[in-house]
Parts: sequence; C-alpha cells; structure tokens
Amino acid sequence: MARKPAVDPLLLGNQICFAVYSTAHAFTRVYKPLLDKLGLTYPQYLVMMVLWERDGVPVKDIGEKLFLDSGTLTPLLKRMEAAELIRRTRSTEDERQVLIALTPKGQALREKARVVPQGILASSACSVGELVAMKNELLALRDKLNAALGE
Amino acid sequence: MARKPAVDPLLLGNQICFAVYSTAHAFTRVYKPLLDKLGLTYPQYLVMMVLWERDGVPVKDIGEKLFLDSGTLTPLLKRMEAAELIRRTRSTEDERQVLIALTPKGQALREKARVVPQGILASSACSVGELVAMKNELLALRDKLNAALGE
DNA sequence: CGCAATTTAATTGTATGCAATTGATTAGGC
DNA sequence: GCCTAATCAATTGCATACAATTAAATTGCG
Repeated sequence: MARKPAVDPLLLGNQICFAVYSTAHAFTRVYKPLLDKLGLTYPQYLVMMVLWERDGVPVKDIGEKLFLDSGTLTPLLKRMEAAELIRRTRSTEDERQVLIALTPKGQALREKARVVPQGILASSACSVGELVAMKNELLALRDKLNAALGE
Repeated sequence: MARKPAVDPLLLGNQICFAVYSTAHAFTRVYKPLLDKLGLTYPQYLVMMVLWERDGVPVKDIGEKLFLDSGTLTPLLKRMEAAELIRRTRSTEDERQVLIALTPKGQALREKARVVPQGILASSACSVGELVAMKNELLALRDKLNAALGE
C-alpha cells in the first residue's frame, strides 16, 4: 500500500503564516498609492478608522483595537499630531490617560477616504462574499492564536 | 420594502486587510517564544526556510520568494552572518550577485526547527485541512493583489 | 488614611520594511 | 567592440513593531 508522501511542514509554500505575512505586505503595497493621496500610512489609516468610528478615545483603547502598544502608538500619534490630523490631550479625569481627538482636518479626511475601500476591492479581483468569508475565517484564527498566547 | 442597511466599508471590523494585518501580528507573537529558542526572528526564519530548501542562492532569489528587497535583506543577512548562520560571498560568475550559503551551524539548526510547525498548529486550534484551505485562498488573493500592482 | 500594587504613556534599543539613490557589473543594440 | 541600458546589492532616510524600563497617577487593601 503506497502512502501519500508526507508534506514537509518546513517548506515555505506550505506555511499558513507566510501566506498571511506575504498577503499583508501585498495589501500594504496596494493601499500605498491610495493612502498617499490622503497623506496617511496604513497604520495611521487604521488609527483614523478607529477615530472616525469613535472620537476622543485614550491611547490604550486604540491599542486594544489595533493590537499595538504605546511603543508603536506614541511616536505614530505624535506624527499625526504634527500633521494636524489629531490632538493629544491629557485627560482631566485620569491624568494617566492621553485622549486622542480628531481635528476638523482629520474629520474632513473621512470624505476623501470613502473611495479607498472601492479601490482595494477592485485590486482584490474577488467578490464581496468571498472577501467577507475569508475575513471571518481570519478573525476566528487570529482570536484563537491570541487566546493561545494567554496560556 | 425595507432595504438591508449598507455595511460601512470604512469600519475596521469590515476590512479584510485589517483581518490579514492583525492575524499576521498574532502569528508573529505566537512564533516568538518558539523562534527565540533558535535565536531567530520571524523574517530570519523565513530566510532559513528558503536556504534549507535550496542552499547557495543570490540575494535576489531570496527577495523574490519572500517579497522583500535589498533594503530589508542586506542588513538582515548581515545580522545572520554575524550570528554565523550563513556566509555571504560575491559570485565569481556574476560579481553583481552575492550568494547566501548556510554554515554548518545554519544547516544544523534545521533539526531544532522541526518542532516549530507543530507548536504553531497547536496554537491555531484548527485542523490541518482548514489551514490548508485558508492558506490557498490567501495565496490566490495575494497573487491577485500583486497582479493588480503591475497595471 | 497610608502605601504597595496596578495602570497608563513615554522612552530606549533593536529589528524589520520600503522608497529612492548610488556604485559596480553585465547585457544588448548597432 | 562600444556605449547605453539594465541588473544587483548596498546605502540612506523614514516609519512601523515590540520588549523592557521608567515615571506619573490611581486603585485598593488593611
């Protein structure tokens, strides 16, 4: 009885992680020309989406939503403040917190950003249904990976 | 007739790219303790996998397989050379190329690396079949995104 | 109340990533 | 064969990421 040859798990082409990793980079490259028009990097765009959804939140909340820590966010937010997209102010209620709020310029950028998702969808050459299904599978995987970290 | 409310494409939770992006980071965190034992970072582990599959390749080939350019690879490979995992030598046939070859230490590391994929599989809490299916969908998406860049 | 433990940002140091440029080498057209 | 164009790695500059530490503020427990 011939057995199927075992697939070498150390081959690059067999690794789910590399598939995720290289797809993330491909997305970054596709986003770049679209975000250049807005003057944003991709992580900055993520911060803007958090703020467009809910304005005036502490750094910690942004970090939890994006899975980033203050070591990444502090300098990133300072650059966004220098670009006059956001304001950083110490909370008066809890002076440990720094609240991030959109400037009028930051709010206005939302309108210019509306075309971005369409551009991405076009480049993906996928149906919305396929993308939604893949997105949900990925989020489930991500949450299982993060859950495994806490053990 | 009530219409289904349009899903806002600017919401973080609706974006396939953020799902990919945050899953990539989750993988990095899961890999970290496993790769620390090998003295590798995740990108360095990717380079090792390329070399374990085919030794003595030019920097360009590694870059094409990993979608990384010399700006990333040159310093990364220098660190790996300092760690005595690889050697960097100018090709005599084409002196523009630098060939990357494993040292005995780099070759030996492959044995220690065999346990890594199992650890990842365990943390993913998924079946191999699910992961393979997701991997193939991601690679197809990645290739379509990269194809869209060339237009 | 008093003080130790916790929380929150900021800081420091190391390692990617990538755009743009440079320098050396090779290939190709005529 | 010559000279321009293309190729390849290295370099420079900027922007993430993250571990580890620090500093300030708050919580909570006795």
